Amino acid sequence: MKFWLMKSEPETYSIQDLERDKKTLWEGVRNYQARNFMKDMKKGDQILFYHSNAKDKGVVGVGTITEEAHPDPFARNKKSKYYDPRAEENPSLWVVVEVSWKKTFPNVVTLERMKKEKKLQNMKLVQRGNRLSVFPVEKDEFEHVLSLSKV
DNA sequence: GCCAACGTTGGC
DNA sequence: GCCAACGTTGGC
Repeated sequence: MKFWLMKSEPETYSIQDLERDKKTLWEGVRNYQARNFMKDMKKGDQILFYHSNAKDKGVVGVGTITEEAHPDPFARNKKSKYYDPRAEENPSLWVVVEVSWKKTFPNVVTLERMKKEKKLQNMKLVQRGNRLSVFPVEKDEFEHVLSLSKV
């Protein structure tokens, strides 16, 4: 089992939305590096759900991968803002995974807090200027964030 | 709202 | 294939 972090702006789609929906297709990723990570995801992998561009930015809960990568239908929908004409020829140019809700933390594990944690210094998240919306985290980093959510 | 970081695009 | 211009992300 692998561990990942996925970012979402809460105004677009929040952990509360996921808790209500129970599962969602993670569409609209248009960055090759993030896409490649999504293609590596397997059923049962765990994700840290991160709220970016928010007042309380940080990890807000946990999700589980319940469907592996398949073509992003929005990439071939001309009316979608995620439309990409290149996907007509190459449907798996952009992909989605299905993420199911597992847990919403009672308290946000804030970015500020994580930056102070020695154990998280190698995490991509705390590195300056990281704009990647999907990336792997180590098992011990994942577990450390979980432990921070309990205090 | 600003702006640094950085990925992408397109002219050459 | 280089690189300047541009657009987007996301912290502050």
